[in-house]
Amino acid sequence: MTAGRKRQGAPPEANRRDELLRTAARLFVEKGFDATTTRDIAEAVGMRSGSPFYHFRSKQDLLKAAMIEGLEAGYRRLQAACTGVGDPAQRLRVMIRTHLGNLLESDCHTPMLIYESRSLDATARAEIAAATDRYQAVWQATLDELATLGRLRSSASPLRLLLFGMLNWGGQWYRPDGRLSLDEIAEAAADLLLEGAIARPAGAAAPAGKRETPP
Amino acid sequence: MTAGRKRQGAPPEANRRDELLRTAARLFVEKGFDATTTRDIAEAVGMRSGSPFYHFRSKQDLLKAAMIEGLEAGYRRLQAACTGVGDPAQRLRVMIRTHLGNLLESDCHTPMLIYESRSLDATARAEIAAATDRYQAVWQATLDELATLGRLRSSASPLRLLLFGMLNWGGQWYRPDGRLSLDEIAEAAADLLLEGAIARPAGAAAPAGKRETPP
DNA sequence: CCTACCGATCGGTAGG
DNA sequence: CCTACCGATCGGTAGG
Repeated sequence: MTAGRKRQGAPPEANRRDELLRTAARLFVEKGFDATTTRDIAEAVGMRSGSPFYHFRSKQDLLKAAMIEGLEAGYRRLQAACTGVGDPAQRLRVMIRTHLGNLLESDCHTPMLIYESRSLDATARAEIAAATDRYQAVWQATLDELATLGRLRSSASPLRLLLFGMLNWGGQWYRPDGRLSLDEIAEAAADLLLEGAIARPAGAAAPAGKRETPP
Repeated sequence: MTAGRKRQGAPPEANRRDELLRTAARLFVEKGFDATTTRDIAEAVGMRSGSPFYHFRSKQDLLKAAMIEGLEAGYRRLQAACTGVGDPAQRLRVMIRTHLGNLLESDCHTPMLIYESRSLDATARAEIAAATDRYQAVWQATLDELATLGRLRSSASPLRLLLFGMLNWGGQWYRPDGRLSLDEIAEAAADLLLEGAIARPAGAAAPAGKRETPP
């Protein structure tokens, strides 16, 4: 080798492939899978219209790869953020903030792509489902831990699904230049789960019973 | 008139137009706007491929009309359900259940269509935004009322957005034949908001402080 | 990774 | 609302 510009073991095409993947993910999120043409993707990375098919067999294949690699990157970030956080409540807060980062901060916003799964065939959809199940399992474990410690009313799946709803819906309204920061959203969501949305001023009784008539 | 089959004031084409609208909404939700062809819609109502354009100027126009009429129907259902429910907490419960109905029970699942707004031009998007704002205002009013009565920690917009997230995400996972009924989901979401997700067994202190080290 | 290209499909229209 | 049709675009491929 004369000018040692490529590291050993890094195939020369890996960079372009990664670039395609990241660009495709971004465009799929922005415009949707069907509204994004393979020509859009090629142009965005400076290729000709036929060239993406040198790296990927089909447009569906591009979507599948983008989703899987994005989900795995998010999974690694989640694991890394959890490491060493012993208190499950504090860990849940960290996980919520990390998930919002995966959703809204990373350059490809992978969790928002899950919506496009319907464009894939059953086989590919099953692979996606396996990757998201692994991601969900980390959450369920921490929720279970909190429930065991008596710090959650229940760890049944409705709670986890409602939590993911709260967070993922952010993709519909969050703007980086908006009023709320990701830290603030994360705090609001964690507070809602861990402390409840009610103010319990001093020594209030159960808030359930209906009053006869308000004064 | 020999057989008085059409009521006065109901244009003969209204039924077909409505059928197109409902069918289009259903297909748009199922497959997405871009993946649904105008031929799909025509075939589903037993028309030829060019005929939908007799009722609607363009495919976008069909989407816009489906969204607006669906949102207004949902708005009417919401108002009707609220009427006469004086206690704001009970009213919120009713609203949550009604919204889940709009989302998952009605035959066109309009709230899920909002996701397809990006396929519309700016003018149409503004009309949709106006309709959803009206829908949201009803919620904000009840949340404000609860906050004023000291039964919510805050009625700031994060709470409303988190609430809609919880509910709307149901479109991603709810199945009519699944384990959870809409009543159960509605109850879980309302409990989370109105009572919090934490069990506060007897006289527990603030759950915030971090323990030194767990035993 | 490019050039050149194909078959299929799609939104939409004219004219009745 | 149908028939017949058009122009444009799109995913994908052959061959280098």
